Amino acid sequence: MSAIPVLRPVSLDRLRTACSNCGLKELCLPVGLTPDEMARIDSLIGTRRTLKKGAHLYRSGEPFEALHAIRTGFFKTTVLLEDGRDQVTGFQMSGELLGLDGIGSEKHTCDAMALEDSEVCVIPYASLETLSREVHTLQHHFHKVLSREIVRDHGVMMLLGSMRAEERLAAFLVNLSQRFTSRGYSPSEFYLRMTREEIGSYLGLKLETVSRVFSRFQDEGTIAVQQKHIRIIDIPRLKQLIGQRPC
Amino acid sequence: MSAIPVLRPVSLDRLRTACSNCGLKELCLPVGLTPDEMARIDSLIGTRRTLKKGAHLYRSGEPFEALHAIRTGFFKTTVLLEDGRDQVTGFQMSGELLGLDGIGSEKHTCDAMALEDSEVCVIPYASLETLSREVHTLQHHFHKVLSREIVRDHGVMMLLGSMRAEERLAAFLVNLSQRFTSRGYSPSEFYLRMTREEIGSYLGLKLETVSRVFSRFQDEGTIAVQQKHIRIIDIPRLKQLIGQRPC
DNA sequence: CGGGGCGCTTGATCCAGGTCAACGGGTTCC
DNA sequence: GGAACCCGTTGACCTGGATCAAGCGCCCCG
Repeated sequence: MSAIPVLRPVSLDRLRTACSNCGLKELCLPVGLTPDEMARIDSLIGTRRTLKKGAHLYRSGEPFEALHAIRTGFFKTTVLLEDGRDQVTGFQMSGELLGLDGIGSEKHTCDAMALEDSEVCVIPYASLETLSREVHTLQHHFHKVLSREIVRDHGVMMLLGSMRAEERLAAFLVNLSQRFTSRGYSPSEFYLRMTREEIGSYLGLKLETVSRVFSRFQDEGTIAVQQKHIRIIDIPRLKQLIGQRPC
Repeated sequence: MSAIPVLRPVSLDRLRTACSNCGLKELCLPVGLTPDEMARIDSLIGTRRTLKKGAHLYRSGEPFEALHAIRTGFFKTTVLLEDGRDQVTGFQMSGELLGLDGIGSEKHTCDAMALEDSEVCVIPYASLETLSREVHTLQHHFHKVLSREIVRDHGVMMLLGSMRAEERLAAFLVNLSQRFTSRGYSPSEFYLRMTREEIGSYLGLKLETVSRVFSRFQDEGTIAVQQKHIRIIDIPRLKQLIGQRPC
């Protein structure tokens, strides 16, 4: 890396929003970039946006212009049918990208709502395409992010199409646990940011069923639930439930 | 477009596999390219591959090296759980791309099987990344293809998570009808390439339920079924069924 | 600090779709 | 061309999760 650094005036705001200073860079879009490449992608982030709990980041039908990387907070995305029925398609946490669904039609195709006070980085999509033509690593990683979203969706399809209620909830908890772990939080103890109804919508179950299965898990000593506070006591048991050998 | 054409020796085989000669170019990856750009992407297609009905194009776990564009034929993709349960994640027809799920992990994450004798174009993935850095239109379109796959998956999640059996089958038939139409076939009359069991797996239903709902549709005069031959009599009725709650 | 409402739990009952079983027609492969 | 098998249909019955209903507790807001 023998590039000669070019000194340019840098605003404080630019520094504040820079990917190179971000604690999530190993989780987010800049994964695997050299310091040199990192400097170039710093220019990607236009602005930051903060959202109060319950606020929409975007809604279905709005023009798509930018992706959003979650810096802090927690989101849900939902699609809806004309008759009012809706379905949660995912829960997103820090370091994850929102808005990939909008690229295809240049319009958002789902709603994204903050489930707690949150902050996101705005990544203008046109800039991302331009920069990813120049920085191969970025291009490659962006494709991977898109592809992994497809694989994740296949997992949800599997879950919705061929698992029973207990298995779905077990898979859901194990998934949350793993994602919290990779963010440095406890694998076994966390607060759910979403309601039973939202969990049910995501898993194709009614809220009563979610509640009942949680209670059953608790009776069996697999987890301890108190409202939104979850403590997983027996992770291997949960993994075993979803047909995975407990590692 | 004032590029000076460069004459190069072109093998017959190259000509045969060229995108620019392909009847599907308006449906497949080269959508919207100028003749100039089209000439460049002709080099993308490495080879063609033919598959007998029942043959696997790839299997889960195999290293991912190339995408596959379907030239003729019909495929299904399935994911499977350790315990043997599997789930059909999609049915693909001519002009559609197979293998997008493999980019993220550099391994295939599902099985792709030909449901009739088929032919695919092999698109080495490394070449596609390289070329899409040079041809913006290709890059942009490829991103759209990835994004649309995500949106399609959201649709399936909606279907699996909040629709009843009749609605799922109606949505399935309408979707097939539209895709056949855009390929120049009849919107109302076609052969199903998949079994009742495969349809059921895709829709999260058992094969008996699929059969029963088809029979019910037939009794109501909405469709005419005879084994794999389907004739849709009342498309508006099917569309009306989608997104309507009985109560 | 007290009231109201939302979110959660739990019980009773119902029903869509699953399961089991029998059969018949079509396709495929010797 | 015939046998075996897969595939599809249909009936009878069962059940997991939905629906309906009631009550409770936590949290927010005034």
